[in-house]
Amino acid sequence: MARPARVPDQVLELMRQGSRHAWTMEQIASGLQEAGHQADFSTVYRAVERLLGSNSLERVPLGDGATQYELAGQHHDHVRCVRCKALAALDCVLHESELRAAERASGWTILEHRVVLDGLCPDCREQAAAAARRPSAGRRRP
Amino acid sequence: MARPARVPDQVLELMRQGSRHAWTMEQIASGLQEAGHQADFSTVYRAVERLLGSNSLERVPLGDGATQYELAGQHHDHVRCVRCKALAALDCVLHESELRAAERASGWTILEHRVVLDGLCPDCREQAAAAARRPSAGRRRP
DNA sequence: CTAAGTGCAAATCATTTGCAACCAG
DNA sequence: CTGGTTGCAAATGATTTGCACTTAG
Repeated sequence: MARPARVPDQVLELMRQGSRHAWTMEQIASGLQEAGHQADFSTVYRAVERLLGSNSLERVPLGDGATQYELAGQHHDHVRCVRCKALAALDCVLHESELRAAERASGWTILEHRVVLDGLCPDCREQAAAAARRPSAGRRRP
Repeated sequence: MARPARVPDQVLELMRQGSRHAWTMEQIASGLQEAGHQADFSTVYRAVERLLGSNSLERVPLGDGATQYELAGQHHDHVRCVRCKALAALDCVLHESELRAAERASGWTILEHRVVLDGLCPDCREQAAAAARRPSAGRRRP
C-alpha cells in the first residue's frame, strides 16, 4: 500500500462536525474548501463512494436533482418539507411487527427499509397559514 | 387549443397494459416503439411530466440511475430486491397511528409517505441459499 | 521503487430546453 | 389562422472514467 487516503478522512471529519444532517456532493466539496481542505470533485466522489462501501456513509436518494449523503449511524427515517425541501431525521417509524407482516404478505426477505415522510416543516406550515389568511396572495374563489 | 396530446395518451395506454409495475423513461420509450408509437425522448419526458402534473403518474426515485414512474392509483409501498433490483408493490405498511405519532414527535405536518423496503425476492433468496451451499462459489473462512 | 490517492480533463448518463415545423380546432 | 404538440439538436447537471503525476511506506 502507499499513500493514506486523505480526502475520505477529511470528508468524515467534516460530516461529523454535524453542521448539517445530510449533504450533497456540492455541499461536501464546499465544506471541505471552507475547512481549508479543498479537493477535486472527482476525488470527493471517490471518497464518498469508498465511505459508502465501508458503511461509514449512507446514500439518501430523494428524487430531485442531487443525491444526498449522511453519516451511517443508528437507523432513522426522514421527513421532508414539500415546500422548502428541508430534510430532518426522525426516529424509526416502522416497527418490527410491520416488517414481519410485510415479509409474510410478500414472500420476500426484508433486510432494510427507508421511509421518507413528505410534509410541511413548522416554518412553512406557519407561512402557508399566513398566506391563506391574506386573500391577495392566496388562492381566491370565483 | 390545437392538436390533442397524442404521446401522453399512448404512454398511459402502454402503462395501463400492466406489463410492468414501474417504468424507466427508457422502458416507456421502447414500449411505445414496440407498440408502433415511437416518440422522441424529449416528448416522452414532457408527456410524463404532464401526467405527473395531472396526478396520473407517480415518480418512484430509487437512487440508482434512472428514475422510475408508475401509474398513480391507490397508495402502496415498495419492496426492492438488493440483488436483482426487482421492484414490487406492497400494501401500505405504515399506519395512521404511526404517522400521527411522527407528527407529534417532529412537530411537522405529514402529508404523504414513501416506504421502500430493501430485501431479497424469493428467486434471489433461493439462489443465494444455493450459492451458500456450494463452497466453491461462496465465501470461505480462513 | 511501487502502488494507491489525487487532480484535471474529457466522457457518459439522465434530464431539460430552445426553436422551428406541424396540425387539429 | 392559432396555439398546443412534436422532433431534433444542443444545453445542462450530476456523476464517472482515463491517465499522468504525486507520495507515503
